Amino acid sequence: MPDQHTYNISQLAQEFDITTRTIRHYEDIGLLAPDRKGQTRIYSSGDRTKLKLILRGKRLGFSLEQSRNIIEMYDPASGNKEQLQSLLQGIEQQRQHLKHQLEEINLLMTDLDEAERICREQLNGNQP
Amino acid sequence: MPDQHTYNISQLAQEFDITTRTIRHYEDIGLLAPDRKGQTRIYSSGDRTKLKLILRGKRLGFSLEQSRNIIEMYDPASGNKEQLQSLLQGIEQQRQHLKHQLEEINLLMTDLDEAERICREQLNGNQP
DNA sequence: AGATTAGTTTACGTTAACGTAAACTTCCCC
DNA sequence: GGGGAAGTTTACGTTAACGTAAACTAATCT
Repeated sequence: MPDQHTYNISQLAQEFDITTRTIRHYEDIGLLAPDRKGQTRIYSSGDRTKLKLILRGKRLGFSLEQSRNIIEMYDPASGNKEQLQSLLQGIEQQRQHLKHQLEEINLLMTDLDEAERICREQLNGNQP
Repeated sequence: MPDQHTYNISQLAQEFDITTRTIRHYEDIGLLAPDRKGQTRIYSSGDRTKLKLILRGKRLGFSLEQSRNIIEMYDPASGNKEQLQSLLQGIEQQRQHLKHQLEEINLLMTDLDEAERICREQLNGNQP
């Protein structure tokens, strides 16, 4: 049972705190392809999910081209065996990338702990 | 006992797989300030650490301006009480940001699991 | 001495990801 | 039926983060 809910462009812009220009830009480069009623864009909940993935990617430092790959993974997608195999590869690559990011975050967290420790030492006038 | 080891620009470029132009750019905008011998740049291990932080930040999607903050935290830094307090605030903000990123990564991981499951289903012809 | 090689400065060029403005259509309200 | 409000297209502008090229210098090799 497909989700029938739809959105117009300003609703999505509000929800995700971006401009309509940004959403149209994602369409310009082929990341979104909403339906049209006349010339007005109608977004499905699938479009909304894609948009959410794009923005999630952005917050993790992904380019829009990288997000394109992520979206392709999300897509239920038709696929012959080879396409599906290469998709599995892509998924695994993404996973590795994310694992790497997890490590980097942990390293930065450690640095922050260090920084805070030193900072508090200075505030306390170097008491144990 | 300070680390006396030094580096020239191409050594750092090699180690981190970036161009010398990139390193000089970071100096242009005030993220690095290596010593000079004549007009040749000499990088300390502190400079190297800063560079590493910048690049780590980049891989996590931080702008160079955000990296500037991170570097300031790393700096042993002089500081009166107010500066130290605001530094502690900055550290806490960073921590929150990183925590948020951790959540996003976990969400994306889940999406990848989903994608892989669907993908394998298709490959197996929908067997349980 | 002449020629590489690695460093430098200066400055214009490029790409991604939108911002911004103009000129237009549709729909709705009073 | 005039005038917002929200949608649209088209197109030029902007910012961050470097790339690229030219023209120079200093040290090193042969």
